[in-house]
Amino acid sequence: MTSTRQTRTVARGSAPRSRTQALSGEQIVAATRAFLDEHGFDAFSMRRLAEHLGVGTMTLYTYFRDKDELLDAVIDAGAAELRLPPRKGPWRPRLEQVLRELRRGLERHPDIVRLRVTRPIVSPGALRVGEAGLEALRDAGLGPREAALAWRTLFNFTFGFAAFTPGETPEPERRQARATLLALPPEEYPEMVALAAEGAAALGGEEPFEFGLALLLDAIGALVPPPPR
Amino acid sequence: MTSTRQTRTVARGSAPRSRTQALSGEQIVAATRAFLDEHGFDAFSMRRLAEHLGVGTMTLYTYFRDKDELLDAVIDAGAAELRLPPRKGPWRPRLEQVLRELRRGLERHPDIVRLRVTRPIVSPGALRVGEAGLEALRDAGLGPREAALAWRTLFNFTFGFAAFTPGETPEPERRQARATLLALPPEEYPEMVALAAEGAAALGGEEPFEFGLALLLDAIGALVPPPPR
DNA sequence: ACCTGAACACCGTTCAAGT
DNA sequence: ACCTGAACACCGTTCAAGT
Repeated sequence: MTSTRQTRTVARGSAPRSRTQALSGEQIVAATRAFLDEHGFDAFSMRRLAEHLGVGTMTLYTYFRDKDELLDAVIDAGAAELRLPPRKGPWRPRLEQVLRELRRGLERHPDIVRLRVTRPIVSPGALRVGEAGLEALRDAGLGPREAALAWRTLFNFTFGFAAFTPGETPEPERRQARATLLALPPEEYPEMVALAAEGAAALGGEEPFEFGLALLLDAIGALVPPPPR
Repeated sequence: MTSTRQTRTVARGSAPRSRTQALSGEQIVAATRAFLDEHGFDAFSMRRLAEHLGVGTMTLYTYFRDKDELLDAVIDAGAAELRLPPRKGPWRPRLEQVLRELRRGLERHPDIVRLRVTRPIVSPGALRVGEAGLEALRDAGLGPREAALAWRTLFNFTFGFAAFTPGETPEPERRQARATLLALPPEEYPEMVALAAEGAAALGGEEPFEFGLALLLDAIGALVPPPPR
């Protein structure tokens, strides 16, 4: 966090940097995260980031091969900050913590989720999350293969949630969507219309995520073999 | 499908179009889908599509306000093609069909999933999918609120799966990822390393999706109140 | 090694103009 | 209404050059 504040300063003004070393990869990553938080992904570009940092665009390429590599580093930095549980204690609260933290991290940069979707993420920071999840599942008593399958299910659910839940839909769009649903022919879309009528489709906040998480953990609990005794 | 073939012809060559009407929105949508299937999302641009169609770039803007509107139409067309079950019969196989179809549709255009993630999708074609899913859940005996929550869980899982499962990772990258995992310090990443060692992380094909789907449907089945008698 | 401006090969979209 | 080329305000990245 010190590094974040430092870079914020660099990013904001035209403070004279030390003559020995103008920049560092970490500073660029921190500035990128600050930029994304402030202006959103659509506003982000290498040129704008460089301007923000008060350096020439091509300077960034001294530290990162290309834009993708920079974004990978941003993701890794975000993942490294998640507070993961140690390998002890009952599996279920541990798994809950891992997935809530993962979701929290993803929600901080929802725009990034959108783009970094295709390539596999194998940076050390990101792998910590998978490790913590797998450990909890193994400690629950699942075999390696079952644990891997269960982790992918949990991971995809959480990622899907972060990516496809419109976090802060502006009110006008929300009204519009609701009006669209209510205007549907009820013969063809009976359940959609019924849902819209009672406003249940607009369920927000933590509840939908927690509902799905509990559903999955219940199901995983049912897979666990009873303790031998 | 007739319209698809028609448009393919237009898209491919420089066949002289009728003088009365050069193009239609449907033709543009079909050409976009063909283009995406053939060249992928990264290669797609309004300019290239226009070139492909043999028209000026700005002609496309007669039919669609902007690129987003065109992509929305592409998604709607894809959703409209899914084969959804009628509202009869036992809920579980119906739900399985809805979600398998949804996944199939998303996998046809994996690149699109990536981009169209933020805005809510409320086109008629897309709503059919939600309607079919909700109907099955309601018929299973869930209340409207529970059904809505369960649907979102299933939907996010499936979307997450389509978006974050590297479908056809090229072999060299796959090897690379595996090597990275195996090179991790086993004290810090014991489960990751163990998984990589037995190749379980690379599980592909239908199994991971089916595993998660079964897990979720089991859990939903457990929510269903026993039939009153 | 670190930093740079100019140039290249692109974008989506606005505009003014044509039929 | 449908179609268009030119122009505008951008991109990411290569290159050749500077320190």
